Amino acid sequence: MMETRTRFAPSPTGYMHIGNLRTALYEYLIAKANGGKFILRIEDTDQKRYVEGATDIIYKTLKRVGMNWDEGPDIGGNFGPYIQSERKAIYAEYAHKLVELGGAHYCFCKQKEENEDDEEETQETHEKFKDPCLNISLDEAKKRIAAGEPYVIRQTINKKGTSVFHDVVYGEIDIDYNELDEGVLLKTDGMPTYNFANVIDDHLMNITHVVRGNEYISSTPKYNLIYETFGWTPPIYVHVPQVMKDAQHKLSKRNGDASFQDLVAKGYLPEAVLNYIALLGWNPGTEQEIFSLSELEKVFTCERLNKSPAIFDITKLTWMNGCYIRNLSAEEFHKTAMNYYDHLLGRGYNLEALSAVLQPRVEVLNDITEQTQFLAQMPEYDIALYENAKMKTTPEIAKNTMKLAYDVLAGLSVWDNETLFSSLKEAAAANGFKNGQILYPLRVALSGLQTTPGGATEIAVVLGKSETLNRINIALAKL
RNA sequence: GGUUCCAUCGUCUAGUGGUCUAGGACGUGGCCCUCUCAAGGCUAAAACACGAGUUCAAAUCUCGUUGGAAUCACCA
Repeated sequence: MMETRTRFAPSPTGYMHIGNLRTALYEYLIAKANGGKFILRIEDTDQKRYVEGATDIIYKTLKRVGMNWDEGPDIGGNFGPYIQSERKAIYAEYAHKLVELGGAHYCFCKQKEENEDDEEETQETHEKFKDPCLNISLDEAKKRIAAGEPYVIRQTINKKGTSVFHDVVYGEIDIDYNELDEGVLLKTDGMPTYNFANVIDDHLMNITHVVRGNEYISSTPKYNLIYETFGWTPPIYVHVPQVMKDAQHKLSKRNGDASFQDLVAKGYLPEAVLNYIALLGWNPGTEQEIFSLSELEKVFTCERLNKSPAIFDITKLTWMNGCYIRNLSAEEFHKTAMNYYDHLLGRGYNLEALSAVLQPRVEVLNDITEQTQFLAQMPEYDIALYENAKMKTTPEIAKNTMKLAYDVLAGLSVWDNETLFSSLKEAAAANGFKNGQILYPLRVALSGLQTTPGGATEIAVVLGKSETLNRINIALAKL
């Protein structure tokens, strides 16, 4: 049986779009699930859109999520080169060959101008382009080319009837040949368009499965026509639905929608992003939702790909990201967070101080100390802080429990977390209070904050006995 | 506008003629737990776009309607 070969063929235009990444993922999974090869090919035939450094972003992103390619521009392979601009001669050769075979023709028409007038445009686009150059004989065309006249090679669509092709996710698709337009295959500058380079490369690189957005469905018959003229076998098509921002708009950088880089910069783990997008348009058929890349390799099948577009929901990604973060060990979390702050954000944090913050709880105290000492200089405790419906705490209760806390703490001679906590807990129980009713107000009294990195008693330990009692007094005065 | 495609809770989805008073997850509300936040547990509300068929039986098949998307570039 033929080896499965898939390819991810992004154009280096600057960022890694989420939809693109998902396509890459599916390509990768198809290859790996079948013990095949995943190929990276850079489609840089449009020099106008080329963005410096974009290729690097592609490399880095793929590596970061663990999708390693078996052949590509940087590592080579038997079917190179893997950058389309370096294959210019190959396309030219095949384009002229296609003309000889009757699948294309030379065209000397002027490039259609950008139409600024929208209303006029709607009128025009309804009319199909009829190429007058179709009437030029091959000999005459060759003479004009030899004379130095600029030209383009256009696909010739002279087939009648209906094209039928099979798509793994959409099934049979019928499109009338009349609907196809005679698009440019080789541009004036000698570069191929996607429509051509794609076919040539996929064939020459022995690609077995082509995964791409479903916006290509309507032009697939054109590609098949080229395969047919050359006598080649078309690949298996896997058209996937779009990733949407909302019901009307697809996700795009233009609208300011997040790219992979943006998400990572916001603190999303690459693993979580990958996991989330895998489930956008695909599901395993079980109730499992958390998947590592290698787990996906084992369970992925094209048959479970969906037909309808999926809306990218950052809320669910956020939840999933939380799952991943919680699964990190203390060391991993620490390392990840350090990397995030230092390398990613480049904020110049004091790594030692930050390190302390990120260590397990007890070691958090250094930082709390700084925080509370700063706050101590302006303890404008708001009485509203003592209200918290969830813990059933009110200013009245707080007043009582703070008195209680003062008495209990004043009587202690040992000042460590365990002692403080158990003493207060006992006192609360003995007086009919819930733990939270004494500890929550205590936190507020000591820190001036509703939420703190450590518990109330941990703060008290840091503050020391006299400062703790002092602050309880201040709080009591306000209550 | 032509053509192609799509249509289950707000969102991602399960569901391939009976097991569907439609299941799960995120989010949302309530309760519980809790030394705050978070996490966790329980619970609630929430969907088959509409209309005709076919069938003993339809979320599932057919047709139509409506709604949405894509495409119609010397962009990919």
